Amino acid sequence: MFAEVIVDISHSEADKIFEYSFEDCRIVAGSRVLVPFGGKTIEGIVIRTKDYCDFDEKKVKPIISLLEEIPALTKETLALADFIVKTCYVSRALAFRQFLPVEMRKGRVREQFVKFAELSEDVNIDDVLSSLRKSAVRQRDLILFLEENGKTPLTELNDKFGGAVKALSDKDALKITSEKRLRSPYKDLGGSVRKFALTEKQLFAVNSVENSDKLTTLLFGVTGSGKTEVYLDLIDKTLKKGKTAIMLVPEISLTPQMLKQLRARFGENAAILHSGLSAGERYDEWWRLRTGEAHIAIGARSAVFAPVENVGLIIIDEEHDGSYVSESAPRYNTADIAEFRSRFNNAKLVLGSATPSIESFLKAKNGEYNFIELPDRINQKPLPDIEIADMRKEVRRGNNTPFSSILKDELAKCLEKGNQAILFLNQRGYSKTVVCTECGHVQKCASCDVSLTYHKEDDSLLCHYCGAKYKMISACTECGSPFIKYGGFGTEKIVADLKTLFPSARILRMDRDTTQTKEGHFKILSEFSARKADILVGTQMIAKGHDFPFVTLVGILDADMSLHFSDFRSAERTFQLITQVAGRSGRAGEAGKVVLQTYQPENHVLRQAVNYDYNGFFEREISIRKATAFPPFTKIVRVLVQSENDELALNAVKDLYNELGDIKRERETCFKFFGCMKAPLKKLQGKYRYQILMRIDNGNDDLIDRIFAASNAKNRGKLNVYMEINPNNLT
DNA sequence: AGCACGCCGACT
DNA sequence: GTCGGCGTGCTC
Repeated sequence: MFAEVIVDISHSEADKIFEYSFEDCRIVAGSRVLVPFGGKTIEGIVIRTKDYCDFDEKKVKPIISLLEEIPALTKETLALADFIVKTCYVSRALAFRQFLPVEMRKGRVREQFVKFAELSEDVNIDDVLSSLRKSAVRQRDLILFLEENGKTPLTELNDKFGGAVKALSDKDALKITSEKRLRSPYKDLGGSVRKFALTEKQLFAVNSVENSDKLTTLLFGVTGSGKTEVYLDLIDKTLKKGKTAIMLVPEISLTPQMLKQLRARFGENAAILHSGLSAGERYDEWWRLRTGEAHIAIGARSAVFAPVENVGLIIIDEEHDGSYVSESAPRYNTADIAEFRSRFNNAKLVLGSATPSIESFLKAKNGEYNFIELPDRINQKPLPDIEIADMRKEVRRGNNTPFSSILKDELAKCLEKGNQAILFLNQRGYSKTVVCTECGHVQKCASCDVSLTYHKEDDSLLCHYCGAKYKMISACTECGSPFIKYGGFGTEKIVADLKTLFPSARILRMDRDTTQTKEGHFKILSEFSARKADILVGTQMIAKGHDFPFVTLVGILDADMSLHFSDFRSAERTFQLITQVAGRSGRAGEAGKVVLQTYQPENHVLRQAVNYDYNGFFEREISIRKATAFPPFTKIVRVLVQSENDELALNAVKDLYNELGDIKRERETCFKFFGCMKAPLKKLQGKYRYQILMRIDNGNDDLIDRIFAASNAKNRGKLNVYMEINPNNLT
């Protein structure tokens, strides 16, 4: 027999089918195998078996071995890999890697076994007992212990009875067995079953998803409208049909609380998959899903590839969230993968959000998606009142602190009542820039065209783009002046200022710097939940889904910042972020309050966010997108050319621009924009960067295929060329 | 991705 | 004369 194998080498040169021969009948499509390849042994995936050979049979080598008896990949994932290759423009090897836990490759993790001992049935225990010397007290105790307790882990026995275990074992009185031990994450989550009866609206939502003739449903529900209960009920119904479910949340830090609810209701049937687990945990959870021992997969983005068969339901919670788009190759969109799996399995796909993405809402409006609205909060509490603080007025009044007077007053009131507050600022570190007051020189990263951020905690200057760390300067590196000024503020400075403003307040900070350790998020969040702090200061990561019943005040310190990004999604992001952060206020007890600080209080996006006017926002935004020919009406294609050699990159991008120009001239009218320029970040990690930007009407994927081919052909040696579609940020 | 093969500059 | 630089090409 012969096998078509994709070797685990992600390089366009090796991105083709290689053929091997084999005898082992356990090898089937989807099996992982070890094969000889160019003098080395590497891993590969069998995508097809056949009884003939398309290659020169004399040159075909045999498969060395089968890695797992159960094929790691299913028919579905084999098809999905093709889909990823086509839509994400990556090698097959890279597509396949998405389906496997990283540590399964090159065999870094295996199953873990634990040894147990019990009394052997082959020997008469009484004989053994009587043959023992009087002094052998511990052996006697051990026998009595095993008679009473039965099978016990060997390690436990060794601790209790020491050498007696070996002594008895030598007499063949013990039966030692080895059992697979599952490393299960979040063992101590606790949680109890609290199953509420669904409200009429929730029940309607569940039925609508189930009975709709459309596979995809957009569930549009404000924060606190009880979407989770709808999800749980849908999962329940899916399991009862004997099918599996995938539940996706936007961030790793949100998985424990969702897992807690799933475990409470479905027990060990839920398995969790995300990069924060230990290698062993992830491996075991993956296999529990693969073998069908667990039927619910929960996790962040990558869990959309969960190895479950017979999928009946996929849920993407907070579907608008940016984390659902992969930032490294393959740059897949989770919803696209989910849609593929939904179509493949005829499974329901539910997209839930309080602020749906423009794309999804448009599809719902056009009737492509089933649409359900949950407009009311479950506890009937009104959404928190959002007050705008005009920071221009504050500056005119001479207030140069990061806090408006309204926010200061509200903070004081909040603390006095013993409530909790959250302050949001999307900038970590102490100050965004370090500037010389004499010559105006800004400290920059040596390998990126970016200003450095001062981190007071370790007195260093950090590049937030490449991670480089420099010692803090005592004098300007340009003119030697010792007068250095900090520009802009980050979370570290907010905490410092709060400490002087409210000396007795207990403050927690949550950003990438304070959540480095394993389960770092979890620790800070549970501390804050347990009211061990009064104020939580943090970046993006505190905005998402966390439920803090005692928070009555939320401060958004720089509401405009995200508006200034040169990105077609910046308005959308700002609206989503404000709504999201505001939702953290007033979840249970008294009504919440939100203070939104801005330098442009008249901005329409902010005004619509303040009024929770999603529909108004959508109508305005979609008409802008249409008028300016931006997605979802076009596709943005960006080709990035990078090299450590500036001239090489520049010449390459010019050549490519000319080549692509020929393609463009063939179908001139499809191109709404076509330009070549320096990338906004013209140097990053030591590489000079240029880009070609295009906006192309929908339905011209053949053009995009050709643009990719032309770009990819230049991608070799010291040149790095890659194409992105609708990039998340234009750095 | 690796590793071999192959053609031009500074060394014992 | 050679050692070794990394450009190009192949791996079933």
